[in-house]
Amino acid sequence: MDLPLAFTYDSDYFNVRDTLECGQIFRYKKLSDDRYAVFSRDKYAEVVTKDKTVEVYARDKQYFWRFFDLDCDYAAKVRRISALSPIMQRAASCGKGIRILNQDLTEMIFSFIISANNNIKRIQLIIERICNALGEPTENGRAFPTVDSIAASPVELFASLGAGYRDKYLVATARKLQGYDLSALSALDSPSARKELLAFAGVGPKVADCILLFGLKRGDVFPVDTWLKKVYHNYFEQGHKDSEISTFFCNLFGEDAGLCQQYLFYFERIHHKE
DNA sequence: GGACAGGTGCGGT
DNA sequence: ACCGCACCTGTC
Repeated sequence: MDLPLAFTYDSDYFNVRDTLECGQIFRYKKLSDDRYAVFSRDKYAEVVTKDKTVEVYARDKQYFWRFFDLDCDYAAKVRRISALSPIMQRAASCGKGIRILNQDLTEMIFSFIISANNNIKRIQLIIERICNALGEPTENGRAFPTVDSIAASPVELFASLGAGYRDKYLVATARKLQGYDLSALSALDSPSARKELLAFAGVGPKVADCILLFGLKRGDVFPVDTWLKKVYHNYFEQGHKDSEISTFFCNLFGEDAGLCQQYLFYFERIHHKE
């Protein structure tokens, strides 16, 4: 590896494995027990954990510093969330190393369209194949494809890459994004941006919330998937319909909703594995 | 073999 | 507005 060491960071509130494996990113690879490769846009980094220090190797230091959200004080967030309730104390303690990544908005839109009714392993495979088929070559693998290249591709290409019935959603959304002003979307408040996103093909409530949280850094949304439904029914009051669970958690957690969702998601999944 | 996997679109009420 | 159902594909 001839990548330069970009920076190091204390591992107390930066657990690389938990951050990458909590469902917010699909373009990463575990290289060994303590080493991960991460792809974003046309950029690449390798991240190594050595005891109390995380080492990030990359050409673009500034990009990955922001990518891993390293200016944010997660210790303060963990303290605040832990004080909410016993279950949140446990969940935050379990997921305190998770950081919400600053990812590319376009990449999040296509990635989470693919994620619908799908599992992580297959999502990763499909995205990797799409990058290899349409992405520009870089020093380390291929970049995420442009909107134009996806829009210009036949639907059958995405079917052949394993996208299944989501194939047409990818092309339809790419065509909609051509001539669409995503910076105007970024300027909207979360409820308005959510409404816009729901008009995209293949984007429903859950995918829209993931795009808001991971692509637009909106902390005030709460994506609800099957795991969070389990969390709701296991640990929180009942009596809400499934379609009301997101609103329930948003009202409960406010600006911290997104991070609470990550903690609870990770908590429930770890619980499930044991 | 059937259910499930980090849901959505559709048609019918 | 609110259900109920079909749906690509891989895996258990």
